[in-house]
Amino acid sequence: MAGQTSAKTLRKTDLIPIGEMARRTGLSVSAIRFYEERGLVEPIRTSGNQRRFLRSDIRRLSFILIAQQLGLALGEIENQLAKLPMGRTPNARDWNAISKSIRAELDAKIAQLERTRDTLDGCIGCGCLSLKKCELYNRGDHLAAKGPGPRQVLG
Amino acid sequence: MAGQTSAKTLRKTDLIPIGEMARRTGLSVSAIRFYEERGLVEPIRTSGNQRRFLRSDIRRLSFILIAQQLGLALGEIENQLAKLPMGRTPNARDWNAISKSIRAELDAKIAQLERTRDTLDGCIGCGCLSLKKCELYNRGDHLAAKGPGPRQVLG
DNA sequence: GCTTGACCTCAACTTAGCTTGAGGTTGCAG
DNA sequence: CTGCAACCTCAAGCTAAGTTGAGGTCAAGC
Repeated sequence: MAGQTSAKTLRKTDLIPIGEMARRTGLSVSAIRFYEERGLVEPIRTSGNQRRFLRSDIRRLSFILIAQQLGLALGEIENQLAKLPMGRTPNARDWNAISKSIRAELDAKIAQLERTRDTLDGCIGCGCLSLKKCELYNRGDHLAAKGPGPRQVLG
Repeated sequence: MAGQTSAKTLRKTDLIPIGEMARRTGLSVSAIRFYEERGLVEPIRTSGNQRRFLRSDIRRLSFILIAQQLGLALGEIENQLAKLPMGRTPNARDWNAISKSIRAELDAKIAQLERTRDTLDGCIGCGCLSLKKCELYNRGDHLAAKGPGPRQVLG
């Protein structure tokens, strides 16, 4: 059992330096270091203090990139990744759960933008171009009595 | 003609100090000063160097607030406002033109999010949960040959 | 004519998400 | 065993969109 090339043994090709990680994920080296600082990955170190990443970290980092493209903030991504085990390639169940939660956020953002667009449309189309009754446009005047409450103009 | 209270004469009630502007627009005093720095409004000054805004500036500032709620960056708003004359209340034609351009930006953002959502849906629903062929998820590996080009994972 | 709240400037700080640079070390190929 | 690309840390800088604070001035009511 000891010293055998078991499934768990680390081979040298499984320890990936940061430059190769950058190439394989499309992230910059500095971004990867930054993510480590944020606790999103935890590479091991060589005796000379250089980072070595596991193959599963490619997935973690790719996930970060994808989730950002999906519009999630790093903080949210941090929460999602917290559900995944370090050093293990996340499985279908993990991904499925996360996807659902991302999908919900996307839906919410789309709905918000659509509401906004409808408000704008109402304003353009409703005759308010007189600039006398346009809700959107005249809100400033109506605010006069309400004190300086910050930004709750729309929705 | 001289000294008469003509339509162009400034009355004292037409010169609004910054605090009242804040109250009437819902912006903070510091934000209004900041917008002046950015060139979005150009208040006149009293002999004692205090700002005095014109009534038309209420519209300009309200517009900023609204456009931000609509998701425009200050830079974009700056561009829109550059089309409006300083010191004149923007008219229906102005507003109409700007609204259309905002509407287009909203549409684009919504479309982008919808594309993103569809990609995600495709990924969840298409059997890619095997994690072997999921385009979204495995992109990192495929990137291996392409050099460290920054963030163009999704569309 | 004084008090006091509103106003002024300027500099520094904030959050997010990194990048850039200086100055120094590692590790692998030849 | 040497050369040099790739790596390291730490500090500072960047953009956006302001906020906060210090220290000082203005203006309007009593």
